[in-house]
Amino acid sequence: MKSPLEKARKNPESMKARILAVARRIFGEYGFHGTTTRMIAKEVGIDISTLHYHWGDKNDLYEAVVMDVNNDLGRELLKVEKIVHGSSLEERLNVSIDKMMDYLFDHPEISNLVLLRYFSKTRNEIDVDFKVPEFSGDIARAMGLAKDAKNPSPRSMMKVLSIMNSMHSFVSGENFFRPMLKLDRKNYIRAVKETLKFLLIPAFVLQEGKTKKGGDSPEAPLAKEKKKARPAKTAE
Amino acid sequence: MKSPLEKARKNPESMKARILAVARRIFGEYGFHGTTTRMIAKEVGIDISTLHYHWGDKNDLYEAVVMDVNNDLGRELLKVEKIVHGSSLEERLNVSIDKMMDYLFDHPEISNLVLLRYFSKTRNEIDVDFKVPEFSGDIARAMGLAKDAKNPSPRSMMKVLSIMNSMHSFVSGENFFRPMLKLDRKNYIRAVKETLKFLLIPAFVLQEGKTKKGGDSPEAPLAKEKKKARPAKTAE
DNA sequence: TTGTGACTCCATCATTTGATTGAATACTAC
DNA sequence: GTAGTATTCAATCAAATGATGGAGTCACAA
Repeated sequence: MKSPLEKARKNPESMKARILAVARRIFGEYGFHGTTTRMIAKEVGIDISTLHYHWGDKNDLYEAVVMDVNNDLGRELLKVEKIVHGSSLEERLNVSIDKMMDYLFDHPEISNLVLLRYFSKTRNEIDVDFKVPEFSGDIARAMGLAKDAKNPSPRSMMKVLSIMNSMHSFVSGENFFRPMLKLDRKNYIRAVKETLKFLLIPAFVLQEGKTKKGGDSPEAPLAKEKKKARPAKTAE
Repeated sequence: MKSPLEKARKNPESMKARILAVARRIFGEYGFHGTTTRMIAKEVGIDISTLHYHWGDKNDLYEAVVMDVNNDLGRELLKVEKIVHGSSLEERLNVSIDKMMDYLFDHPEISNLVLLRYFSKTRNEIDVDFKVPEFSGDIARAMGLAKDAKNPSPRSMMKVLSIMNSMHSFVSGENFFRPMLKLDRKNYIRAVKETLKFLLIPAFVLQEGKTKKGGDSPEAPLAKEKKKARPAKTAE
């Protein structure tokens, strides 16, 4: 049986999918409390009751958005890992940064939603599994930081978190940072990639030289795409 | 003539100061739209009308909070810069990371508010100057990345931004990351410092060796503590 | 054609939330 | 003490917001 999310993804023209897409963007921009169902409905061009008809209440919609974003991010990580599989550590970092930044800059609401989830509370406790632990473990292993993705050391996790945080920060902060730097979008993206490489590559490459013989083992896919997203409440 | 903010700071026992302190924390946790004036008033133990009496409307209070945080952050940056003044680049980074992280972990609402401001919009356009450009320029110069704090290159700014973002991310994300890493607070803080040093020091030290003779010139104070915070509306 | 189900919107509600008023109380200067 | 100011709160308002009921519309199968 299909979850509502899958159905919505299947047909991007469906009302349900259109609502989800707009909700992603607006929740990402304004956060949960900063977003009203009326804002979303108006943007889609429908009445709020139509929105509720398709997605239930505001919480349900938000959860669907979060899970949708999770799925996309997981898929992309998997894709990137396949591309860099087998390369040297430096090359893996180089290519991963390029690919991930291109992807995130194309879908900035992903970074927005991830960071808002990290940093901000909601009054009514919404509990959506953001899959950070899984992702982090997989990335850590793919980077050669941990042998076992299921049991990464806190140290490896921290490194992965700082990589992901740095990436998301520059994407989400574009509206704030770019005017300040007086760069156009293209040059901003270039500068971000350059800065991330400047920061990350020396640290990881140096460490590899210091502590290792040849043990960065980049095997196995990055994200396992386990357990499907919990279906959002189906309207009936 | 004193601004309300200064008055509030002067006497931390005053109602005005107590409200401001609570507002800082709650706005930091829940963001602007996630915070209600009633939440703040309740936490202080007063009626909302008392809150409005002292600080005007919600926007005014939020602006006061933002400026208060700015002042504190500027003061601390200045302090840290004085401490590390004259040391080697590696030592400057080491000590700065230690000091700044201790400070931010003691005042996590600062990181929360800074990041929320970067990443999230508010429905009604609140425009508070967050002084990021100034700070960044001063930090860049203090780090030896730019000769002139008033005209840092975009490249230097980007580096400073990534440093600040990484710091703030780990502070604001504590509630999310720490349970995931299964670390107690003390060890989390230690791990954050270690990770930041792992990432930042190789990059900057390597670069210095590569491009420079001896030109990291750490002179002049870090933050200039210019123009006072614009006074929040005085209730009368 | 009629019936059914999916979909959409209009009208409307209840609650939350920002904000104000005016009466009480505390404090200060004289 | 008293006048006058500063502070506080209970009561209340208006707008925003989440949510629902029910009527109307449409496509399509029987």
